[in-house]
Amino acid sequence: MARVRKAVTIKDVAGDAGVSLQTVSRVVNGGPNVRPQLRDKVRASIERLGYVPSLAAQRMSGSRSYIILAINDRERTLADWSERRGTDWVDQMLLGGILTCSKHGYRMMVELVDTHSDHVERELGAAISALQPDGVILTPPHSENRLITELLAARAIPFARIGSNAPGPGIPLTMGDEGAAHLATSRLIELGHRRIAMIAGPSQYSLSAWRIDGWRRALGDHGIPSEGLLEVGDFGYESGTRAARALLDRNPDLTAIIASSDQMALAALEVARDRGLNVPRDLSLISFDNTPIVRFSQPPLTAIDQPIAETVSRAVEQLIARGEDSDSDTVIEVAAALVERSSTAPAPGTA
Amino acid sequence: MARVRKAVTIKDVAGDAGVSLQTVSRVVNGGPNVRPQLRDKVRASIERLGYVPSLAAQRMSGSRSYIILAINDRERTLADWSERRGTDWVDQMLLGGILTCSKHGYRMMVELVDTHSDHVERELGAAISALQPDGVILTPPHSENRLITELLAARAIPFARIGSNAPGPGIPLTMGDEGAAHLATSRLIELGHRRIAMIAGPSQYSLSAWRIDGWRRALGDHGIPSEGLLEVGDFGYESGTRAARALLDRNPDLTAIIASSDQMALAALEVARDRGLNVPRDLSLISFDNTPIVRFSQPPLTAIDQPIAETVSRAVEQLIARGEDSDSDTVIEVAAALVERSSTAPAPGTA
DNA sequence: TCAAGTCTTGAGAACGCTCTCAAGATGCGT
DNA sequence: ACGCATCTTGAGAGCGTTCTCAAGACTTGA
Repeated sequence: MARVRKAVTIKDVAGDAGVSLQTVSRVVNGGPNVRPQLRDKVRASIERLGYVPSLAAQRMSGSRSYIILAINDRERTLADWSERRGTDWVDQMLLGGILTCSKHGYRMMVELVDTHSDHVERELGAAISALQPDGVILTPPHSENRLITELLAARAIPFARIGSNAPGPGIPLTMGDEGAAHLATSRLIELGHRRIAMIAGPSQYSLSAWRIDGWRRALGDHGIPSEGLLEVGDFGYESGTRAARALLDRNPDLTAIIASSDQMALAALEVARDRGLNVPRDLSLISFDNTPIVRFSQPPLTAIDQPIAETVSRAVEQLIARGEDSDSDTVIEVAAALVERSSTAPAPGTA
Repeated sequence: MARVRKAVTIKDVAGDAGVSLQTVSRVVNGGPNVRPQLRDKVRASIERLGYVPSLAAQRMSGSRSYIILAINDRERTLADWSERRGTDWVDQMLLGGILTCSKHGYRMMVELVDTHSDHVERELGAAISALQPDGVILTPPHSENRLITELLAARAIPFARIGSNAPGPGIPLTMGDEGAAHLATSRLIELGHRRIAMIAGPSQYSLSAWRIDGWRRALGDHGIPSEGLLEVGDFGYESGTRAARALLDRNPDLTAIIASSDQMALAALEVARDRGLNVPRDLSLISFDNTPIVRFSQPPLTAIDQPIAETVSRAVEQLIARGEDSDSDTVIEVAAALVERSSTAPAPGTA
């Protein structure tokens, strides 16, 4: 049995290049004061030996851990997952994060944490103690969880709050929910719709309110009333079914619905089908999220594309660039886009 | 500005409990020789101070890093992702892995690596050097990549090969592809189908061959020929379109198709629709993967559920349990299940 | 009761790296 | 040429753990 090849350490490189550890370290970290000639020599040794610094050792001695921790809601993630509803949010987050992290020599880890458990502090605290990440990315609904933000602030760990524009510690980022809802609503108005309902998300998500705001503002722009056109769901399919039914029952003249999640939109599609309503001829539908499932429904859904990956990527960059003093008051906003497919059409009776 | 709270270390606990570092370490790691009385005292201190060992320090001194690294194909993942096709595989893997890892005090990290780049060794080698994971999980098509398995073996890092039953180093796990294909085909035969086509995956994936084997075996069981009923795709939508067209052109009497991916099945569904074929009345369809998209197509697709999360979970457990000598010849097989939805029906003309 | 274990505990080194600080080399102004 | 500042290099400590090994306490058997 071949002897286990020991890992190459900075010492090996130093020996090979005939310099001290410190010099190698400087070269690796792009330190300023090294003669070009020596630098090249060390680089050659690094290359030849295939040396890569140990993350653990770097963390031990240096101040950085090169780890960014992304926090997701455990309950929702696991529910989505075990019911095979898809966990697009995790995907987008992970991939957007991984790519940007690796661009800067960092790594991303994902942690699932319960929001409304009193174990928040325990779970998150443990993860932080174990990993000592250089930054943490909070996603809704954790982004505005007081317990969490205070814990992070107390430990002086830079963090980003995605989907939060509230003042407070951390870097706030949003995905333009108000603007996106306004955009979607405006587009429907442009298509001649006047009775446009909204199936909103649960109120513990700030973005739910923002979307309602955007929808109301667009209606207001054209002097269209919004009374009786709002229902609240929980992002899930069943809640979408209930909401769509209530909306349709209450408003026989409804010609368009904007749903705050793909699941709820697909539920509305099903409800419409049950009632003999053709989408988009009789009823137009726009959903939020633009996860893969809406591309293959019949018809494919027009959707607001939530730029999750892009937003996480921005968050990672901010975290890495700012380091220490990462608090910010200016909200970073990554704009969402409207992807038009076949669930939207001119309002019935329109030219 | 509040002074930064320094992290709690083993030293703090030792001081608090009035014992040596070593004793705390023993308690933390469940070491055997500690008086119950002392153990409880130390535990109380740990609890009170909220001590959690630093992963980095543990890695530094101990032999374990408590990190499991999961490798995915970068090219395919990024393509799926940027085109918003969904990256269900990553999801399943990540979540299945995270859950099982955390159950054992481990952490999972995901790394994207190109298969057919000559940089494989460089990329993977760098990740391994930096992270020094206790185990690596390989997914198709990396599972049988010689360069990778040899690299891992040379560095004496335990690894699992998902979707590989070939002999060699590492722990082989499969998801019962042969059996699943056999199951799906048998079910169609049971429904009266006799002309059952297969759209297979690309040949560099072993599972493609296994699925073909299962399909052939089921047909053989009933003396049904398979000539002209096989097409090869690349798992993508377009290739599914091409394959379905070719199959239908060549076999006007075709009544069922098994596709090796959801995307290809949805493409076949579209082709059928174009040709005025009703699914499932005129044509039955079964897909592999069972990602969320097939639940919302019209009709929802009957699909083979690939137990990715479960398989990764098993892999993690094996890796953790076996540690050092992780090579194995017995293939671990996690069975796939057939989820019947509405794309399958008795063959036309059947009672 | 004593020798020979076995248990329990702790001291000190080691892991691979970066930090701080000091020493030597080099450059500049006069 | 000389003194001083700056650039370049290296030595040594320290990060938080676990490992090895030795010492003391406690059992056990004859």
